[in-house]
Amino acid sequence: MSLPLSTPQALRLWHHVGLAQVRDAEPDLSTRQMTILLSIYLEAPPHTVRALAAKLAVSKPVITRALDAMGKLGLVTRRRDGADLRNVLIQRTVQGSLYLERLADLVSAKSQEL
Amino acid sequence: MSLPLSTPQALRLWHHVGLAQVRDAEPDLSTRQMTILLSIYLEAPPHTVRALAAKLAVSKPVITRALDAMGKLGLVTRRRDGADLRNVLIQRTVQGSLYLERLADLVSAKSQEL
DNA sequence: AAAAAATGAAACGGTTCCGAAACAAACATT
DNA sequence: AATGTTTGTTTCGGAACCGTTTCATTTTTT
Repeated sequence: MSLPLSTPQALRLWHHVGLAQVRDAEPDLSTRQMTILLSIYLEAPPHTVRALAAKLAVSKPVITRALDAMGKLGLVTRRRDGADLRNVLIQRTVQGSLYLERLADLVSAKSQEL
Repeated sequence: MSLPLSTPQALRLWHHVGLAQVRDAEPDLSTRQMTILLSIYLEAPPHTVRALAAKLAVSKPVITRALDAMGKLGLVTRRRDGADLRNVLIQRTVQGSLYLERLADLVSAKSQEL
């Protein structure tokens, strides 16, 4: 993808994807939750609460609660770190991969229609 | 924009934009609110509550409350329709235009870095 | 071994959002 | 004019989220 998107193209892309998400009534993740989920899936492990909080510039409880919510949806899992029992390692799930893959397909498809 | 985005490219784009939004601690619009805002700015007027509710496949109160919230932020305005006083016409504002322009710039900029 | 620091989670109060139902006002129909 | 429809808003109880503070556990430091 070498070409930059024009202003109306970028907005139209956002609009199309948003429309699809709203209409499908999926488990609508907040911007924060979605960003956390993407961090977990796009960047190399290990992922800890503290590191995520620092990267997003939010408090730790924000991460904890987002993980609670997404864990309930099966999008992530938590496991204690054997090396340092204070740490919690956040792990990916099959369901989470599928969720993001569907999002990516949506973006890809709509980007071609512009 | 002729090239389609690959799956990881699409996700990285979403991630970058989400990160910027979360970190800037802007008035964080929900997916619904953002989609409504984009509908108002991208499609031809007039915009009514009923039409927006139908387009997004949500109930009318959802639209009303989103307009309340975004009106408080100065992103949209409401005016009664002179021809049919039952209707409420949703109108754009300078502030709303600037808000979306900034979003579009964000998307455009990040799309070039991929 | 004792004190300090770090990590993640829980508690608390306040705000916002939701879906469904009830509502007021304006128009249409008869 | 009276009834029924349409439009947008408000209300209600319940759920989710937020920021801050406090807590329990584990590790590090002294």
